[in-house]
Amino acid sequence: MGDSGLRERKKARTRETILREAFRLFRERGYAATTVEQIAEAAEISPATFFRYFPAKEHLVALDRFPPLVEALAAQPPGPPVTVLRGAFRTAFAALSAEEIAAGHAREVFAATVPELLVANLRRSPGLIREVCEVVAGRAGCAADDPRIRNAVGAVLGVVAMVWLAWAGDTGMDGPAEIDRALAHLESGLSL
Amino acid sequence: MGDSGLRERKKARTRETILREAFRLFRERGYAATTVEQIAEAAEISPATFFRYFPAKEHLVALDRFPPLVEALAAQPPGPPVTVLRGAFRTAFAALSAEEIAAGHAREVFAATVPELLVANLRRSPGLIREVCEVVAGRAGCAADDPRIRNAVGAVLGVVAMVWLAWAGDTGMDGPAEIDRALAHLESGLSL
DNA sequence: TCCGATATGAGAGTCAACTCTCATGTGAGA
DNA sequence: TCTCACATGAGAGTTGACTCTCATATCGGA
Repeated sequence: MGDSGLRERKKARTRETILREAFRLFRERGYAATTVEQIAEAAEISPATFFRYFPAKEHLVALDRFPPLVEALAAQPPGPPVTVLRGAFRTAFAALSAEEIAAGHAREVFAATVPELLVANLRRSPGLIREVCEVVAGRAGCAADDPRIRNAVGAVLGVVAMVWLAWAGDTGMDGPAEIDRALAHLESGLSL
Repeated sequence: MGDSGLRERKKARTRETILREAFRLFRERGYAATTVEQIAEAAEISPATFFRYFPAKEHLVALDRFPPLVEALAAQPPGPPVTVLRGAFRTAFAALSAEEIAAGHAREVFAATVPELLVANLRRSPGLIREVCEVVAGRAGCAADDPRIRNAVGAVLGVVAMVWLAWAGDTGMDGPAEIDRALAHLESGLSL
C-alpha cells in the first residue's frame, strides 16, 4: 500500500508529463486552443487515460498546488488584517520558492494563458476566501463577517491579483518580492 | 435607417425576452445547467436565432451594460487614486440606479449564479482594468504603469468585488451605498 | 511462477455550443 | 401595391469535452 512501488512512481511520472506537456502547449497556443487530445498525444497517453488523471481539463490549471496560504495565515501572530495577510504571503512564498519555483513548475503556471487560469480558479475560490476571512478575523479580534475584515481581505486580494497579472506578463519580475512591496504600500495607506 | 421602425422595436423586444427568460432559467437551475436550446425554447425562438442576437451564451451575462465607469472616471476632479475611484463609482451608480436598477435588470443580474457570472466577465476585464489605470494615473499625475497606481486600482477593485459578492448573496443590501462605505474605509487606511 | 488487482488503449457514444445553408415570411420604401 | 432587404426557422454538420465498455498488458504479492 506504500507509494514507493514501481506502479506509483510510474503514475507520478505520467502525471508530471501530462502537466509539463499541457503547459508547454498552453504557452504555445493558449489554453482554449489546446485540446485534450493534443495534450494526450504530446504526453503519449490516450485521451481516456488523461481523464483518469484529471477529472477535467480545468483541473490542470488548478492552484491546489499553491502553497497553503491558510496554513501560513494560521501561523501569523495577531495583528491588523493587512499586516497578517502580508506576513502570510511572505511565509507561503518562502515555502513555494524552495519547492515549486525551484522545481520549475511555477514558471510554467505563470506562463500559461492568464485569463483562463484566473477564470478556472475563481470557480473554486469562494470557499478559500471565506476561510481566509475567518482566520484573519480571528487574528484581528473581529467577527468573520465584519465589513472591515471583508474590505481588508478584498483589498489585499485585489492588490495581489494585479501584481500577479503583471508578473505573468514579465517573467523577469521577482513576484514574491513585488507582492510584498505592494502589500507594504497598501499597509501604509496607499500613499502617493 | 432610424431605430424607430416596427422591425427595430421587434428586435429589441426579442432581445429583452431572451435576456429575461435566460436569467429566469439561470436562477432556477444555474448557468451551466441551462442550455441555449432551453433558452431559445423559453423565448420562443430557434437556437439559430439565439446566436444571431448573442454571439455566445457567455455574452448573456456580460457586464457591457454596466454603467460607464471609465466615463464617470473621466469626469472626476484630480485627486488620489482611491478618492477618484470612489467618486467614479458613486457617479456611475447614480446613473445606474435611475436607469437599470429601476428597469429591474440589475436584480436579475445579481440573482444569476454568481461564480459563472464572474468567470464570464473576468475574461473581458483586462482591457477595462488597463483603461481604468490610465485614467486614474492621469488624475493623480503619475505614469500609468506606476506600481502605486496599480496597487490602488487593485485594492479598489478587490474591495468592490467583495461587496459585490456579499450583495449578490443578500438582495436586501443597498449595494451602491455599501460600496461607497467600503471605499471610504479603504480611503481611511482600512482602520480597525 | 502464477494469480488477482489495476492501469491502459481503443473506440464508440453523449452532450452542448456554435456554424452554415436554404427556404419562407414579413416589414420598409417606392 | 409591389418588391427588395432582411429576420427567422428548420435542420444538418462540426468540434471538443467527457463517459463507458471491453480487451489487453503489467505490477505486486503469494
